[in-house]
Amino acid sequence: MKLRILVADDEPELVELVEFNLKQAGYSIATAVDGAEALKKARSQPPDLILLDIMMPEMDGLEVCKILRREPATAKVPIIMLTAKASEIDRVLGLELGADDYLTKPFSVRELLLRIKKILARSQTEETAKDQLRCGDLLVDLPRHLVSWKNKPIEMTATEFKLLSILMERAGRVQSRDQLLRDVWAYDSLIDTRTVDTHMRRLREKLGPAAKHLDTIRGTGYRFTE
Amino acid sequence: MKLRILVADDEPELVELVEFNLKQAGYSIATAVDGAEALKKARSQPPDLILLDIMMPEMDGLEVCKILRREPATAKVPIIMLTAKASEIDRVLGLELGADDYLTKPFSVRELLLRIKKILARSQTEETAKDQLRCGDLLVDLPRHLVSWKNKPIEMTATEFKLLSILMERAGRVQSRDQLLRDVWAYDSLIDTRTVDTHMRRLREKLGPAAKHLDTIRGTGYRFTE
DNA sequence: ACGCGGTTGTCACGCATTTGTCACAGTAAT
DNA sequence: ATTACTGTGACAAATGCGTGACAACCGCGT
Repeated sequence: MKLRILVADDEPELVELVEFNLKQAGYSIATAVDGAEALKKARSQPPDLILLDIMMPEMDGLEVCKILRREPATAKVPIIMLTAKASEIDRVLGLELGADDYLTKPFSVRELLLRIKKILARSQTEETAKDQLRCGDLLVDLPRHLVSWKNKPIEMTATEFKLLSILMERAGRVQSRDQLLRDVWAYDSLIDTRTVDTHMRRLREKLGPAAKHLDTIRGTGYRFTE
Repeated sequence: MKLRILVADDEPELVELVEFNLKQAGYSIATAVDGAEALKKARSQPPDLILLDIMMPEMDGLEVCKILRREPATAKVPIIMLTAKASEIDRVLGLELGADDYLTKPFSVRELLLRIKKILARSQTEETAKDQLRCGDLLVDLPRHLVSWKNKPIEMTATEFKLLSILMERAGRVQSRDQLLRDVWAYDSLIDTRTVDTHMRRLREKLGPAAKHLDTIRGTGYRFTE
């Protein structure tokens, strides 16, 4: 299966050049001409890698990068930043943004391909770790939407699945009911916080013995522990 | 049909030896005495595999390799590099060149044949596996636009065929309705997401017993499972 | 151009499951 | 013991999906 790359830059000539060469190299390409579009496309169908120009209309690359990193669906997609000014590099690679690599314009196509290959090779090997959450005998496969305990599958509803995923992703850290409502129910604060309790109960019932990982932190929230 | 191999080396004795043995082994052989000739012959009629000496007059093997990789017609032809110096191996196998294998001179004919066989076998199976999707008794032939179950053909409309192909390509992973709309209907977001349901139904009707592979993941999407 | 058969998108209905809420029981902390 | 918080059972509302019917659409041969 082809690896998908999103190219976001406001210079059509550069996009076209890059697109042509990457397609040549066997990748599947999507493009965006500004930050907003890049964000939208990355969200709707997270690619395997993103080439992100810093200077763009609507929303600049730094902002897009930050947002993508913040959202679980795109948090782990590698990002290569493109910049004209060498002075911006520090900020790009800083922890606050978490871009994986950078290229200063103008860059050679050959170099671009090398970097892409390197980064994709890395994330490919990490792939299994990327979309599978494991803890002892408990396994959550996100793309397959499967939960299993000692290799025996456990049926889950959509919300239960999401709830468990979020808790496991943030394993060890306590999640308040409000936080869970925001992350699992997506911005619908109009729901009673006690509803979380009910779903935790159902989750515990279904998990059976594996429910031992679900801790209640009285007065604070819930936590997944190893 | 015989598989064609291009042998490029500037040592006539070695070329003759290799040519003799490969013909013996049932391959069809073309030869070149320098890089320029190798490039020309590879371009005019891409062989199934190329043996490429690194040290050659006119143009060295590394350069030829790079150029061949860059051009779509020859980008996927496997290349085995021949080198006298072990120190050159790193560069050869590095990502920048993308050679498939290498041999250090002097090499035994037996070893050469083994490597050729291995690489050709790999590219052969990749080829056939590429345009056919199989799962148990269910077979989808992409270029022939044919679906069959236990060797009995099943009639499919264009959209049904695409839908099934996409699902099988991403077998195991859940596809949301939005995702399917994008991939099957090619970016027509103006279509109702529930339309996917109808097509899944029609697909299931036509597949009959084979429809057991099509899972509905409530609140998430659909999935093809083995 | 025309009409035809098959294909495709939409809608409304009904069912089963999921989901949110509430009251009450249970439990830990002060 | 009291208080504050969480677990539990039951229930009604909401949601999501399969289904059948239908109209718009398209390709295609005449």
